[in-house]
Amino acid sequence: MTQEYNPAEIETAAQQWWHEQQTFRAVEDSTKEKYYCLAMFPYPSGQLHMGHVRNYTIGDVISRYQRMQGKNVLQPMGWDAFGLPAENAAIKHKVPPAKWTYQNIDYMRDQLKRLGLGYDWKRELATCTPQYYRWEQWLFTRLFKKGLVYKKTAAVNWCPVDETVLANEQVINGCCWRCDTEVEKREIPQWFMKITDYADQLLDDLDQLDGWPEQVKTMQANWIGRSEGLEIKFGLADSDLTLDVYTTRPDTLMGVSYLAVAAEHPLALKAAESNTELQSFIDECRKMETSEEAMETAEKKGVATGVMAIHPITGEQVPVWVANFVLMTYGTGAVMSVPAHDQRDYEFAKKYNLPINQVIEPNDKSECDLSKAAFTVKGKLLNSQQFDGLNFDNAFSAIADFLEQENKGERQVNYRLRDWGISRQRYWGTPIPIINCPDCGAVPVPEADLPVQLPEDVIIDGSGSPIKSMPEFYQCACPECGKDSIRETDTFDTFFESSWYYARFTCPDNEEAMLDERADHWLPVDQYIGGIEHAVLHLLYARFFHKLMRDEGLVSGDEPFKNLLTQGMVLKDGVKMSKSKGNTVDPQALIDQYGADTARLFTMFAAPPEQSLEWSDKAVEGSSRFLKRLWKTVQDHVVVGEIAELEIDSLNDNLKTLRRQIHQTVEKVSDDIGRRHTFNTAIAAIMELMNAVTKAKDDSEQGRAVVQEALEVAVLMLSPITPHISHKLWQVLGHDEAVVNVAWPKVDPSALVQDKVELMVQVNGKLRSKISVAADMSKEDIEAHALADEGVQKFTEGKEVRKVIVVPGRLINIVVAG
RNA sequence: GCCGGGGUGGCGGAACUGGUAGACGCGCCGGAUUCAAAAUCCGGUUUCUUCGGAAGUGUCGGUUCGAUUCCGACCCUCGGUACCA
Repeated sequence: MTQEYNPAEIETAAQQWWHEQQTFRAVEDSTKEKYYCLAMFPYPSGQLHMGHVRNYTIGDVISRYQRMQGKNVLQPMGWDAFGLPAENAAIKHKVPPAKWTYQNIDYMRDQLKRLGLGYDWKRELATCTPQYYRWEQWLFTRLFKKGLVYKKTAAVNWCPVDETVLANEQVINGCCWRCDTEVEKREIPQWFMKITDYADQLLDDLDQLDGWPEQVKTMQANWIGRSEGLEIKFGLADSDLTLDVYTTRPDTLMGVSYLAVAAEHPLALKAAESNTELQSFIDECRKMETSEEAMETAEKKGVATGVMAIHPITGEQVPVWVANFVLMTYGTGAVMSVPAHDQRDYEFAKKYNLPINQVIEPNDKSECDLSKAAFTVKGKLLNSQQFDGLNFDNAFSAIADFLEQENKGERQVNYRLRDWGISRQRYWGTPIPIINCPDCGAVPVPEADLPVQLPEDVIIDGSGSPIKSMPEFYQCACPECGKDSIRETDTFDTFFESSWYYARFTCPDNEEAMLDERADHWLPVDQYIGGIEHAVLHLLYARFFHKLMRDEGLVSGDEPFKNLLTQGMVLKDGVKMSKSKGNTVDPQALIDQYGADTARLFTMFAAPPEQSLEWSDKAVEGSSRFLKRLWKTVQDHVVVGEIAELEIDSLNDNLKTLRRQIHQTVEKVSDDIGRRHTFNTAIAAIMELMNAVTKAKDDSEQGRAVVQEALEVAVLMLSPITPHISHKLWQVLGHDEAVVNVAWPKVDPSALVQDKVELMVQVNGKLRSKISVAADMSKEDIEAHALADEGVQKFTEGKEVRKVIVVPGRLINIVVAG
């Protein structure tokens, strides 16, 4: 009687063993190649969801695979613990955010352990602890002194009823999510980091990231949005002032029919003082949401200011409008409009009856119809006086030179990227370490006084951050002059914490410094794994932070993440799993019913990691069934008795074929897991091998020896994916060494040799026959064989053979006429 | 709106460098086992078919001996859009 597969029992035993042996404790060791594998740490929302299971299983599979390659693996885990949901939960359940967060962490840590993930738990960190956030406060004060931090006003969503700042996700159709009041824009002073100072580095260093998906690099490059253009000064009629606009199309300058400025532009505000229509339009613009999406999809509207600008070349007057689609945050907050050659300007001009002046014609002299749409292709200039006939590049230079000479403009590089606004008017975050002194202004908190600790025992009622009404928090003395001062009560954007945690994992216990020499030992992260939704913001901020830390001498490389894997979402019935849709699957129930190995196997098998994963209860059962079959196959195999030594030269053809399949599988699975990260096809290949073992049915001594080899290979290659069952079955197969410490199997090239190959034969691209030929047969002989084939001749009979294409090892295509 | 993905049997997916479309799994159908069922095992399973074949990878067009793969246009869908993380 062999033992039944009992996941709960073997999983507990394996996890206990790893724990006792401290298997996943990572210690710096210069004799081994290091491998730092990191999956994006979770927000402790309460319970693990399937997205976490997928993310962390991918990381664990890669970590365990690299360990079997002989690497010294670091795989840590921690908590992105500050954030908005804790405040919402606090209001709902009347529990302080800190308490709620720490409870969630405790629960979720147990869930992660139950999944059998090989983390070095000694390195665990939570970003909401002063031990962690003190160092970003410290770095911030250093950057402040370096001039990389500044304060300016910026717009936030303001709910006038709740009297609170709303996050973009808390604004539903322009209204407050709680009280449904129309949201207003409010300008308040906030802290910014000069990420634009690093824009060129962030763009150029993308070229170093060979291990990143092209799509992510493209998204980052587009987000940074470097452009070369001209800043042009338009004079204003009856005034000494100028209006500066930025354009990437100076070649269309002679076609300008109006200028447009943002509603917040000083010129607009000035003009509105004596123009009630304009004032009410600006008021209307204030009601718009702050998100780019809302701005861009809103109906394009504008109002003339009555101010006239003077064209820098012709001296003609053009009207200045205020338009709701001009962004104050990009360029100069003002644009020149050329309706003939910009689609948005075109639609605006049609709507308000503004002139459409063609100044570009197509290079190929084709018709240019401006009655339906703008002509936006770069072409040849016309109606442009001395610039007529120039192409884009020459016109750019000529117009730039002319304006620079006249002191009416200059060449300028511009970025879509804006400086990073890091102030949040929220409680549950890292306090910004600044003291506002009435005499000295903003003064950074001295190093000796850090951390500025966030009081944790508070009540949240939805009416703003509690520390804003806690004098014991904000009352303080100026560190420079001692005068009574007010501490900053805003907190950092939570992207701040997640921008450097990967580095802190290398030395989380250092109480004297942000980072130490261990950072350079482990960094960069060899494999970073996380959701595609972080392609731009988180990954850009983390890259920025790495460069800031490098320039502070804390790390030495340019980039934090050598290889990046972006995983897709977990869906059910084609839509994202979410509480609001009520279609979540609790991973805990899955583990309880089938065990961690089945949960891991299913998530790795159902789809490749970059794609979205469709949940299926039935497919989970299939994964469970495979593990039961594997268990039974191994048990039935060993129960027969001793396994003989494998004698490769004595194998019959069937066993040679099985052995070839074993080593083909090793070759494929190694590539699938190690290079391609397509765990689904790796698992499929192992399933095929197991099917072949079942079909082999050879009880001879050598037959059982080959099956032993097949089962050992299958168990070893499954061990990163299903570590518990592999741990046990490796013992059952007769080994003392734990599978987690065994090397990855090697391909025996001699087993792969094949003397015959099957080739497909096509006639005019359609499959008509298959032929089996010697592997080393010449092209001419293959061709002759194919043409002589009966099934082929049916289709070539009486027809002229025009061409024969032979693709070695694959197919023959015979092209016939008629 | 803009930027970046995705679309292949009844379902999840495979086809890696332009070369057998549908591996592997699920489901379904048939059989074995069982008093019966569940579980398990074996076989079949893209569609149409005059059984010769023909059609087929979101739609339309192109390049090629050959296209899921490359090019152009479009449709649908998902992620991001700077205060969700």
